[in-house]
Amino acid sequence: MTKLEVLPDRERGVCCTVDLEVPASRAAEIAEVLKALADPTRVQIILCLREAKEPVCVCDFTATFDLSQPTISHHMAKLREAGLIEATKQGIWGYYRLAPNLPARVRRIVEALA
Amino acid sequence: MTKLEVLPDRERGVCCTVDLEVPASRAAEIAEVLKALADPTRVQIILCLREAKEPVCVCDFTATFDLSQPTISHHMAKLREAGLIEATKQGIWGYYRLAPNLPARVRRIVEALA
DNA sequence: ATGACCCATCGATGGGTCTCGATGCTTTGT
DNA sequence: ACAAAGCATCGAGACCCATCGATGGGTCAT
Repeated sequence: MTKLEVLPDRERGVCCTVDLEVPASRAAEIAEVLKALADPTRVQIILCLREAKEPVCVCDFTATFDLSQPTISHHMAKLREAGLIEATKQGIWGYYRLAPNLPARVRRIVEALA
Repeated sequence: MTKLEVLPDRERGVCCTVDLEVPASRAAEIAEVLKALADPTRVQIILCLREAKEPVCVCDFTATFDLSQPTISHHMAKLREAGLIEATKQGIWGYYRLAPNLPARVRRIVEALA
């Protein structure tokens, strides 16, 4: 006896109708943003930049968190590579600000954290 | 010459005033939720459950995604341990739904993904 | 030019994550 | 009682991540 003959209503995938709300490609994009944000230090950084009216110097983050300078630089790079923040340089200082033209979907995620 | 005498305005942490918007403990909580969501498959699952009016059977997710049954179970456990979804059993089937009483902050994050 | 500072990058390390096959438990129908 | 189905858990393998010390490039004051 095959499975279908004996248990027609117990075959895999017929319990409910699963409607995927977003295609896999977009889900991957969303997941990339979430991965960039899924760290306690980066959450604090992004929320700080969200409130800041002026770009914030990296040295202040290095002084604020109990982490080494390379680690802070690593977190900044993660957020930068995800397109969430932008860097500028003035003399020896590096400044970061929230990316001004974030896609609406990404901005909604950032706003939801506050 | 000490650093302060020569370069009073270049000491670490005096470029800007960094105001941390959330304490470390809350940032860690937010990061935990984001980690649970920071996977393409789990993004699709959570958005599917967000739209579903009825709990969705695990077997349908197993049939929908190109992943093994243990992997789907692993993703469900991740979302469950983060408090994002709840499980019920009816006979041999397992059903999941979005947790009904999500904290407002967590719910805002989920809504922001759609 | 030299020294001091800021910051990014590199290399290494310990811990976490995704995925799978194998296994075991529970429930159901015979 | 037995076989089959759904699902969780376990163990393993490959991969990714957070963190650090060390290093190097760039900028400024002397």
